[in-house]
Amino acid sequence: MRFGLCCLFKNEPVSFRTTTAKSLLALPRDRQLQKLSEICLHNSSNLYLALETVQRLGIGAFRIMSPLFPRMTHPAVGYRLDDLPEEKNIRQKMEETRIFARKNDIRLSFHPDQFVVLSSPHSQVVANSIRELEYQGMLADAVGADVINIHAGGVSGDKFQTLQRLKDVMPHLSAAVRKRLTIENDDISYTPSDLLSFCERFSIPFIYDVHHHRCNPDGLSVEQATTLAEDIWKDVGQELYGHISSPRSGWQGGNPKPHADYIDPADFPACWLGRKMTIDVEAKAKELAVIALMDSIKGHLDAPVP
DNA sequence: GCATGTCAAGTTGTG
DNA sequence: CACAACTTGACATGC
Repeated sequence: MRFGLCCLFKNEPVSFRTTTAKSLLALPRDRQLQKLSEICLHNSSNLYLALETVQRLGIGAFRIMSPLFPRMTHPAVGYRLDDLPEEKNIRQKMEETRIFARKNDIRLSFHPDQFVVLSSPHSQVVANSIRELEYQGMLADAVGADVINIHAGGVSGDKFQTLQRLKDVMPHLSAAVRKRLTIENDDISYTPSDLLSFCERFSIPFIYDVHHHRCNPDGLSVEQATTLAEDIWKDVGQELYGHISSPRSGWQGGNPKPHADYIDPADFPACWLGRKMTIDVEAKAKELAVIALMDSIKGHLDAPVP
């Protein structure tokens, strides 16, 4: 079992900076690029630091935040790495990150935000989504990430037709994106059973979010969904990937969708124990939650199997 | 200095 | 038709 941290740290001194299009637009182009250059160098240095830190903590995977290079694909202030004064140092940091991750077997992933909707019926939304994915594909190539994980999108009237549109867009993606693209079940629309046969048919690895499955169930058990997902990952020769979180205000009563600070060990699927897989921990206490979960699992594994 | 409002992007559901 | 929710913390601005 390999546990993953998502994007940020709670206590460790690793930080990422960002900026807004609005504040950039108040500057002349050269000062925009100067500012972006500083932020990108800061972020690529801190990405390397993030990997050193997860390695020290015994965490085996890291999700890289989408705005590592902020506003790179923005229509008004977008830029290329070659435009930045610190381009060489930035590229160097990315390369050091790639080498460190490979040497220490740290699995890296990306998870574009909700506005990346490849299946949208609106061509402009699809075009923007492709642009954002190509940006993340470039980053993934540079640092050696093997997963770019998206959701199937909205229903837009008909799930089958929407998935059909998603499939039809795939040939328009570069190989860098296509070979890393995965699809995850969500907590509103697409359940594992909506996606598993689609993913299997087109050899798209399926990321199984057990919390979303519990919020948006489909009749499959956690064990069934895990096994079906694992089959697809085996077909493509990669390690099964899952997500876990716990509801902030419990399963009774309120909305279970918001994430809690920590993972309740009772929410950890028994059928995941000891399985060869990557598990991203989506919890607000960040690395503290990953460490706490790993500790509680260790206790389970040391205990005799019932 | 500290508090508060703002931030590119989509989709769905509610009022 | 308009707007909040999803989710989210760092930045920018204003006091």
